Amino acid sequence: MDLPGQVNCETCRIRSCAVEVLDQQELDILKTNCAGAVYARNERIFQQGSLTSNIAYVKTGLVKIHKNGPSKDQILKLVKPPRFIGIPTVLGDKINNYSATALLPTTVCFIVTSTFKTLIMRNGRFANEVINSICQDELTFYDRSINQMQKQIHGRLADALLFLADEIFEADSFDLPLSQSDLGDYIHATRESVTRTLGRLKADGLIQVKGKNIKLIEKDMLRKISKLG
Amino acid sequence: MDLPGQVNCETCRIRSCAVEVLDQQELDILKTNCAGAVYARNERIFQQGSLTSNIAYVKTGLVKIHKNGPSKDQILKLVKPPRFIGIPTVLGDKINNYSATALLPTTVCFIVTSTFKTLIMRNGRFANEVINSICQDELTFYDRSINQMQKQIHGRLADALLFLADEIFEADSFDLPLSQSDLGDYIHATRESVTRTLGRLKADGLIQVKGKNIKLIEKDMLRKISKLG
DNA sequence: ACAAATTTGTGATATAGATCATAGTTCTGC
DNA sequence: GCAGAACTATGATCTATATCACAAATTTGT
Repeated sequence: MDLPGQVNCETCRIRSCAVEVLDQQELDILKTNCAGAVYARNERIFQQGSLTSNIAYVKTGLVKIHKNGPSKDQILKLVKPPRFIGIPTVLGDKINNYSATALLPTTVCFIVTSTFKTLIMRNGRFANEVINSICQDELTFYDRSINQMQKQIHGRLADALLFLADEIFEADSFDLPLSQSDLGDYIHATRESVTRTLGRLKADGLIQVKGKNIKLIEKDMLRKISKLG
Repeated sequence: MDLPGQVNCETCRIRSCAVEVLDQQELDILKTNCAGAVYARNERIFQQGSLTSNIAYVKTGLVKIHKNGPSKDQILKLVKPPRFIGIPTVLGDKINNYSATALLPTTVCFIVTSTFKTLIMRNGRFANEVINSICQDELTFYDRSINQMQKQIHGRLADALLFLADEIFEADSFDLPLSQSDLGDYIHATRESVTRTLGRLKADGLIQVKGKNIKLIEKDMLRKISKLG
């Protein structure tokens, strides 16, 4: 973890919708209670179970949110910047309920929780934007959750590939930022099943695989697979 | 749906933490933009896909939140009052993303969305309480989601029974408020598997079943099953 | 540049739980 | 109080995907 340390929220070009509505005085409060950090691929940003007094704002890169389950670690979601993560720690206990790990080189700003709370209390529009953002996450997670439960592995993998292409990379060809084992934790499948299913999609000509690089060839067909489960 | 209509938030004895922090003027705003309703068992409170301009506050009873998936309806969560439901509709589209149905006779207050937003904007403590509540839900749902994915059916059913006993009814003997088919939608299993698994728990003497009534006999054993999946 | 570690590929086998089929039971409205 | 609907019970079979076991390929540290 590299520390650029002091940041300037006034001139920051990757500000969240929420921060956009702050006034000069509030920006000053934020600026003096905010520190930047840079993470390399596979570096842990925060760890489930550890104490924290910060909320993280992912500015660039890609982050996985993951959590220990009864039998293994599971990737709850992939977070594309810009996005706050760890807001639930505004709650009483201040213990991280899940872990966050960089999947690509990632820049993060940490905001002191009490400052975040102060801004919510002071500025209703800020609070409103924060609520919107959390609610958006909630709905997305409900959808993902139902898809994970009801689709079988082909559909889940197609979902993941389409998500990476459309939402994360905005390109039909990209380098997989996760190992196949991670991908398994994300779509709830074993590593072997991921390998096999990827192989199947490749054999059927729906995707091209060259090392880490994946190219979606037949997106319509992938969408159909995603729909039918 | 029966309509007691006009309610009085000032004297309401089932107020949320959030409403507790409102001042007199704000309570007046709330009161004039709030209507009560009573629902019978299995009555729909709101329907996925329908337009809405209200947020619901469940005062008494029990509610299931459910949503259409690719292959079937799924119960996302059971909501024990007092609790807001449908806050995500504060977002732009104003279309319900999921359905809510009463499982027991249930009383609900509807708050006009714009009023809710006004209160968030005006009163930082209100906003803060709302955020706390949403975050709490989020964390609970993450846990449930991981448990659903990683445990097998005995563990999931044990979870559900312990949840009903400990969280909902606060008693080891209770009448199941869901059919076995619903219970299947809740723990992601078929109705047949629920029947069989309940039968197994009964045969093993961990629970007693008399019609709709369930009595947990060996809670420690159930907890062990829940843990081991 | 090389050894060690991690990641990927693939077959053989096992299994939890779905699906299908058929009945018995308990509600519910008229 | 009866008929039709909804719910519960249980057996037989099927299947998607996990597990296990190994091998090959790729990445990483020194």
